[in-house]
Amino acid sequence: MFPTEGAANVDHKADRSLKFDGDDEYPNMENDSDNHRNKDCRRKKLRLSKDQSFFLEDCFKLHSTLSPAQKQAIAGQLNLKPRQVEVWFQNKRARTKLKQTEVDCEFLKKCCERLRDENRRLKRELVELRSLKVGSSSPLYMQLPKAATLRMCPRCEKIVNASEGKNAAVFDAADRRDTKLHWTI
DNA sequence: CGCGTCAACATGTGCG
DNA sequence: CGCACATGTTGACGCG
Repeated sequence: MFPTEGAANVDHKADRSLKFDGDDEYPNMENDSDNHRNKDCRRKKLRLSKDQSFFLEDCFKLHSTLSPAQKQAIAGQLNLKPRQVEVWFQNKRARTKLKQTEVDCEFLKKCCERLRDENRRLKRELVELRSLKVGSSSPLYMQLPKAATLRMCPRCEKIVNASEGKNAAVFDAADRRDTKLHWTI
């Protein structure tokens, strides 16, 4: 059910770096909410031991959310309150999501940069072609079509002409199916 | 449960 | 070296 049971069954009190000031209520912090509302006795912070942290990380890799039974089991294993385990998982989910958002943001910035470069290159190309048109009375010259509207899927980096009926429709459908991972630029 | 926030604690940095 | 201060990390809480 959980990673190597027993691995976290260590004397985490010995490893704890928190200065307890002789507070017997740690690590369980009974009445903590009362304490932290009382300005004379502000909440103190538990530091999980390395073993506790590793164990929780391993559990998180297996399940990012917990059933009540799982929560209870982990809490028992680590000598923590179920509420502490629950809070740890809530924070972990939020911070993992935040990191992923940052990664996605960086990726989109790079995509944007590439598209900007490509746009600049195409504009230069267009200017060159137009200058050829002006300087030429050649009968071989053909009217240039209007620039296509291109869209790119950032994951597979496939570029599709959005104005082309069939491909565009397929791409849009894929977009709608998998909006979490397939972005539309 | 996700999110925003607080607050304790850790770590880095600059200064005398 | 050690102190003050800034910044980062993370456990905890309250609200919607």
